[in-house]
Amino acid sequence: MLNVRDASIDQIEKNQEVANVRKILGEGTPRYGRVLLMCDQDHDGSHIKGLVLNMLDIYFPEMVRQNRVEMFITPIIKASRNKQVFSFFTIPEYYAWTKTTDQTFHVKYYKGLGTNTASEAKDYFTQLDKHRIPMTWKPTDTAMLEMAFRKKNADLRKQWLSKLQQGTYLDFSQGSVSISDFIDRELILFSHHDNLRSIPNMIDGLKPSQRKVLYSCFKRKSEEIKVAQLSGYVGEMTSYHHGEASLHSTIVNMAQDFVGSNNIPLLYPSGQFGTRLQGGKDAASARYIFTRLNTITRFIFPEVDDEILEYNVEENQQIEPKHYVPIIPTVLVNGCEGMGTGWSTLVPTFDPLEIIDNLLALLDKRKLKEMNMWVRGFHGTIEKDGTKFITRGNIRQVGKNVVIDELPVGKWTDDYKEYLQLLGKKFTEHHTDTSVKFEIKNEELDWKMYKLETSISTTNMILFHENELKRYDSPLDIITDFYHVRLSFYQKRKDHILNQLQGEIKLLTNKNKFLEYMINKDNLKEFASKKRSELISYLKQIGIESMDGTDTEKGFAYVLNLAIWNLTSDQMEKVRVQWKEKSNEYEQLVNKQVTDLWREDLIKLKTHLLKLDRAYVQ
DNA sequence: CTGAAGGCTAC
DNA sequence: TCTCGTAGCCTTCAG
Repeated sequence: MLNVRDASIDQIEKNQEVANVRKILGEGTPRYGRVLLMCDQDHDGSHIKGLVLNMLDIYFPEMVRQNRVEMFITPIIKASRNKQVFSFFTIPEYYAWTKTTDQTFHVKYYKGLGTNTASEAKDYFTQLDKHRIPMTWKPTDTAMLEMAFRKKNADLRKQWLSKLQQGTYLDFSQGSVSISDFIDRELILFSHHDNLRSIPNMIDGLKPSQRKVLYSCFKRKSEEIKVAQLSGYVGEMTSYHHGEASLHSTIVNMAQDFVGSNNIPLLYPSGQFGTRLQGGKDAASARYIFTRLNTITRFIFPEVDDEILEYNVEENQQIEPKHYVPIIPTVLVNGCEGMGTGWSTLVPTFDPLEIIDNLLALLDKRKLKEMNMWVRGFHGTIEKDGTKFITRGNIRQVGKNVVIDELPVGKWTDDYKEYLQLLGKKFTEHHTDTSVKFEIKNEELDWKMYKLETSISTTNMILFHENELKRYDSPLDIITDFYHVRLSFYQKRKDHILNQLQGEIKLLTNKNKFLEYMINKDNLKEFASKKRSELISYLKQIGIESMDGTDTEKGFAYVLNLAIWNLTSDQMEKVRVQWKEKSNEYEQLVNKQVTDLWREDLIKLKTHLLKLDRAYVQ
């Protein structure tokens, strides 16, 4: 649905959807008493509802003002048990209800209108009053609609969103809702969600859909997989509720490696993932192309950290983490772009080696070095100019001709060719899918005319940090915020591993104690004379500890389940060796600074990066 | 000064 | 199956 509030007359006239609705309702004197808006009962549905309301407010204001626009609500959840069915129109109401019953129900989510069967739909229409919610108008609502839908009001929308309270939802129980409540309690949830999905987290630089893809790839490990298949897997593993096509392009985007896309693609592009000829729009369909994790990805997102991340839960299933904690701020490596509501974001790309050096500087308490924008494989120049980076292509005179063999960052070969044709130039082309070369015949070098400059502003670097949107003025501010989070996460990792080692050492100590005790002929005889029911107190008596602190067989299983062949000298030696190894490991780690743990990871990553060819060769 | 376009996850 | 329309924000650039 077009937002008609600020759209050009031309765009409105061309828009078939608006044209049809206006025609159906009958311009001037509407020929229907009411308009009912029946949308999917989800955030995107609320957005569409808002856009239609917005259009009615412009073209049929009397319908809006006479409260003749209504919502047709449908259940979002049905809980059933035998013949009993409870329908819920909002999720909070469903949760409240679950607390009032201890019986188990079969629960079904109605993700779109299409989930409803024909007979369910008929049922809604035969009980219209249960599903009709008139939207009531008052004079101040005009300002609300303008706040929500006028292009120039992004700053008002920022303020509006900042006041969103947790747990907000639109209550239908009064039988009608005011337009202002619709905006403040329903549309706002879409807008908030729009930001959540469009603007990345500062720590891992990922949007939720990208994080779901990465999580699924970590989970799968192994071989290449068809992109279309991977997206099915992502849907299953992370309960991704949106369209497949959207997820396909997210995956393709994460694997693209042409100049001006990712500096470090997290996924490997096997097949045609798009080129700089068309800025990636030339990617093949998801069913023809394959991908897998790139080797470098686990250097940046170490597997040992997986266990200590905080994970999201949906429908009782553990899904992807709230955010990853990579060892470098990946948002600076690959940059990001996104548009939400009230907010958008743009972070340029930087050199991972410079990022690593700056993190090492922080670890050594040295001063940070300013970072220039950096694009892997780019042959032009990049220069900082106040709050922006200027990127320039390459142009030079060769005899009577002008040769262009690099375009500025973000300009694509095919587009530039069109521009040269528009100028009426005679030229020959010598590109590959990774390099650019135009040769313009009988020309004088004219820098301005060839438009080989783009500028990338750094005034809109917005990222989520600790559940709030935050504006960053410099990549160094991002590095600094990141540093504190990652440092305390190394402490968390250290504590976690020490804790695990302690458990393993305790187990080996007790195993060893038990074996040494049993190797004595009399002790073994005494043990064999016991009844099963006496074993646990006997074990405690000879100083063997329970592993889970309880006096159950489970707590002592680690000795009770020892097979007889463990009572041999070589097996006992094995336990001693293991104990020694684990104890050494513990000693080493306990004496290590967390800063050194981080340094080691950074050096490993740096070594791996230096092994790769930096000048764009696959 | 205004309007259009590009980028990206969603419909 | 593929193409094309829409939102949303910010910046740049053309007219």
